[in-house]
This record gives sequence, structure tokens and C-alpha cells, in this order.
Amino acid sequence: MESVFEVIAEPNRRSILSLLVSSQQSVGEIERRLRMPQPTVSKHLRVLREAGFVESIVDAQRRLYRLKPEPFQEVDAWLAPFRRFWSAHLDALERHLDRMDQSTPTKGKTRKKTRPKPRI
Amino acid sequence: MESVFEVIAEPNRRSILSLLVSSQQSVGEIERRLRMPQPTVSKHLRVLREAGFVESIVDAQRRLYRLKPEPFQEVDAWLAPFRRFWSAHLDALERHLDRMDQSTPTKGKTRKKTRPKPRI
DNA sequence: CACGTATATGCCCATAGGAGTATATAAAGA
DNA sequence: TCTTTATATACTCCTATGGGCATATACGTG
Repeated sequence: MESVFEVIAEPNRRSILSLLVSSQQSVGEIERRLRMPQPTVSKHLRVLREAGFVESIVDAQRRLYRLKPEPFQEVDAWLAPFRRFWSAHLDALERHLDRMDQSTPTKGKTRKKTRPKPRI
Repeated sequence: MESVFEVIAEPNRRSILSLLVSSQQSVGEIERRLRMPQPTVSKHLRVLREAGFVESIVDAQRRLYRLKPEPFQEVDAWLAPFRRFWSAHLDALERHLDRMDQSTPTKGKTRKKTRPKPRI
């Protein structure tokens, strides 16, 4: 499990991460909420922990798992060059639609409001 | 290869995508630049194409491959909830460092310039 | 100390998918 | 039409990894 990308490729792990966004959870809570066998949960948590996506704090017999930001930032960093590329696409679409605004005066149900700028 | 996450989990595919950021490329160009066997390139391109990461246009015997934005946006959308979470962390770090700025006047080589605001 | 609860780990199996090689398809050019 | 170039596909092999189950470990409680 070298890269962060392999780690988030697994659907159950993404479910666990999404669950942890709201707040930290114990293994048992994750097990119940995701209806996942406990060993499965523990194994995925291990992968997530070793990749730095989560950390655990001990609470008696429980372990509370919570998110750590770094690997997410790594994904975000990877995405950055492509983000430049796709926002260019959105801009082109924007200009296209703007031209349509001028040439085709809206009559009826389309284009109710002015489109908001895409949040890059 | 269900999800976009599985598609980008493969290192060679990420290499191909990164290469295509600069401009569209033929299969042979990708093959040479990445020093990857041609069937390997074609197979990965197939996966990327079927997942919507790239599209190909025909140029005589060549196929020119270029990026398509949608799957990247899907990854970005998945990242969004976590982004809220980690920027909170950065803010906390920021406040912490700012407190250190006041209490510990820098003498010497560290902290050369004022830190730029993190670009959320 | 014995027992229940919470979590981690080890083992086995099945499968997906990537690598390598050979070959098919298709277009261009002689 | 024959050959060369460019790309796709088919086939085999190998390995990584996820699931299921049993069990180990660890802590709390009576």
C-alpha cells in the first residue's frame, strides 16, 4: 500500500474516512454504522493509520480514530495542475454561454438567473 | 475498474495524466517519453478513456490523447469535506505560529519572512 | 481471578488486475 | 499490392489484497 491513492481506492476505506469527517469514532461505532465486520474495520483502519489518514487515541479498551490532514493535502496537491486545466475548460464554457446570452435573448424557462462565477 | 479512485491508484496512469497536462500526445509519444512498452500504454489509455479521464482524436494512423476534466472534478468534490477539515487545522497552526512570533523574537536563521496566508 | 467487552492479528482463499509477449487491425507509402 | 508504421487486443502468468473466520491481546468489572 505505497501511495495515498491506493489507500483511497478502496470503497470501505473511503466510507470510513467520510464517517470520520463529522467526529472521531471508536472501532465499534464504525463497525455498527457501516455494518462492517469488526476485523474488516480494524484492517482498513490499520491501512489508513499507516498511510497517515487517521490516528488513534486510547480510551480504556477503545481506540478513538480521527482524521489527519496530510495525506488529503497530498491528493489536493496532485490535483492542482489538473485544476488549472479544468478551470480553463469552465472559463471557455462560461464565455460560450455569455455569447449566447447576447445573441439569444432568453424567452421562457431557461437561464433563470445570472450564472454565478465558478469557484476555482 | 469501477471508480475514478481505482483508476488513479495506478502509478503509470498518473504518469500518463501528468504528461498530458502540458498538451495532447500520441500513443507513441507517451511510449517514448515514459519509456513504457506500447501495449502497456495502450492498456492504461483504455482504462483512462473508459473512465472519462482522456479522449482520443484520430490523426491518420495516430491517436492523439488529451485530458477531460470531469473525473478530476469528481475527485475534487470528494476532497471537499476533508478540505474544510484540514484548513481548520492549518488555521490552528497559523494561530500557534503567530503566538510564537510574539513571544519568541526570531534571532538567527529561522523564519526569514512572514508566512503567506495558506491558500484555501 | 474469572469473565465480558473491545480491538488487533494471523491464516486461508478467491479474485482482480498489471506485466510481458505475440498478434491483429488499420492506415500510409513505395 | 507489399511493406512499414501506429495502435489495439488477446493470452498467460504472477502477485497483491480484500473477505471470512478463528484467535490473540488488553482492559474493565464483578
